[in-house]
Amino acid sequence: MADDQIAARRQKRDLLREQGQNPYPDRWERTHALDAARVLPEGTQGVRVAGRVMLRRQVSKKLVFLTLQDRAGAMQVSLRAGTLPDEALATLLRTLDVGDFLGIDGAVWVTRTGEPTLDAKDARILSKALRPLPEKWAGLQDTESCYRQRYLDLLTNDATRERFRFRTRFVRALRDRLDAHGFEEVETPVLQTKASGALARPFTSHHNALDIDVTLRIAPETWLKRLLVGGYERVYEFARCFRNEGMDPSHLQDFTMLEYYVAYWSYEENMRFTRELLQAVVAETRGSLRFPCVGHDGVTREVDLGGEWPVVRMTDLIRDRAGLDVTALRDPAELRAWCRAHGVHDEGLDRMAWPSLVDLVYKRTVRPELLGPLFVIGHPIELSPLARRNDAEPGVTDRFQLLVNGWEVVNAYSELVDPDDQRARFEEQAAHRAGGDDEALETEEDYLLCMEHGMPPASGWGMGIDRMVTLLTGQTNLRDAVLFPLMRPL
RNA sequence: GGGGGCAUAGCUCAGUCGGUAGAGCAGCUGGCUUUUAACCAGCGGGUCGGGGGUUCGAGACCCUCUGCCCCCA
Repeated sequence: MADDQIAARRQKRDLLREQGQNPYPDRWERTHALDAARVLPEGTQGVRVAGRVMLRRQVSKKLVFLTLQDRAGAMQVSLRAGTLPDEALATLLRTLDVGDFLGIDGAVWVTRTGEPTLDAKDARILSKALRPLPEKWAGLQDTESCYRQRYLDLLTNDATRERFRFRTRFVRALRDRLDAHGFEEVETPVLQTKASGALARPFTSHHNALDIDVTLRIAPETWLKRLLVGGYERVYEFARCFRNEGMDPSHLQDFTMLEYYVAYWSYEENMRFTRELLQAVVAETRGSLRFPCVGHDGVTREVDLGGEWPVVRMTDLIRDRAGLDVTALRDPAELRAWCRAHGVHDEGLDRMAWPSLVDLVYKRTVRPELLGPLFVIGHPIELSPLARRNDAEPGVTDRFQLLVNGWEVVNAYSELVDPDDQRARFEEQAAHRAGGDDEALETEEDYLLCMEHGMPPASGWGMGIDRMVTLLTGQTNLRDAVLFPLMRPL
């Protein structure tokens, strides 16, 4: 039983105490990380390292090799009679387990097999682990355990460690590049009285001190645009957002979106910047603009972010890929009939107006097939209540989405800054809401008030960080890009 | 909401036709001063996810519940 192993380790901990050693001392002074210690010249003295014992090879009572691991790397350590005082060696032999944190003070030598090794003159257990680690070769494999006990996944699976390091680098590179372009990073509220900025169902809670109901934000959009009114010209936020909707490999309820807004830009300038930004950041963090992605059909294809990215109208995509000219099928009933005939089903099909039907057809039949990178433009205005109306074609918005491997990773547009048009759009949304669509936007009087004071022409942008990281690390589930995904309690 | 798959020792996994529960790692005991997943000898460790059923007999077959993964809505 596990209890046997835990009991054995507790006994070893107690033995340490009996020997006058604290199994949980308060500090250990290090001179080197393990990767640095590993390349020191043979004979270097006074090298102090610390790490977790990952492997133990006990050759005899007089010689033990350990593999120590820290954040940066790993190194072999030797505990030898003759170097380590006899009493210290004896105590370690009786109390040290794989999984314990160990501090070493020693000298570098190279073994017969050429392995750089730190020979311990002093070795202290820095934290006694009471439970065994997962199997040393295979690591933690069970999907559920990897999510519930990510620390063990990180500890035993190099790929997991590297994936989350990539996420950190990716976020940092985005931040650095935006900063270099004169953007200012801000933070806006997560708790708000009305969910806004996207068509989505929010989480709700109650604010006790004010005794009001609040929602968790579904997007930071209207807050960041208020800042444009307040004089900011280039602003961004890494925003944790929450949408109380269905969970699947490409949708989490708690996710991270990067949004930015730039005054005086149109969506077309934004599109150019998007490509330059992502090409630079991906090249920097991943080394290559080409990477494999597993499609919705399970087939692996190579995505290439290099060069120009095609710009295609949504209606053209539907015409070319689904063989349906929606612009010639303006009657919702006819469009619904087409959907039924082509296996496109949805609970709300009968209530959907033309724009929603177009969106449904696009999402079901076209989008999963788009390898990308590809900019999709020409979204119906009814689906974009915060986006600027196209001057030449009032039925569509100045909007683009970036598609990669069938996933929408960026959504952007020229911002709607005309307060009267914005009010009309809110009213249209209110009608949808009255008709039972609880994803429709709520009218935000405060936002209208703000806009009436004058909002500059601008273009904004939102990117799913989790989605990009998932794609760039060859994963197929957003949970593999999130350290601690929400799990149902056991 | 519907369908499919998975759940066996702390971990990684076998378990054939329904007939006494298996291996490796980890643990314990012993050996070995140059190992690299160290090795050698021995020992201990199981409510086979929970519950119910069929059967002389269930890890396996049936029902149900729980958790996880995937597909569809």
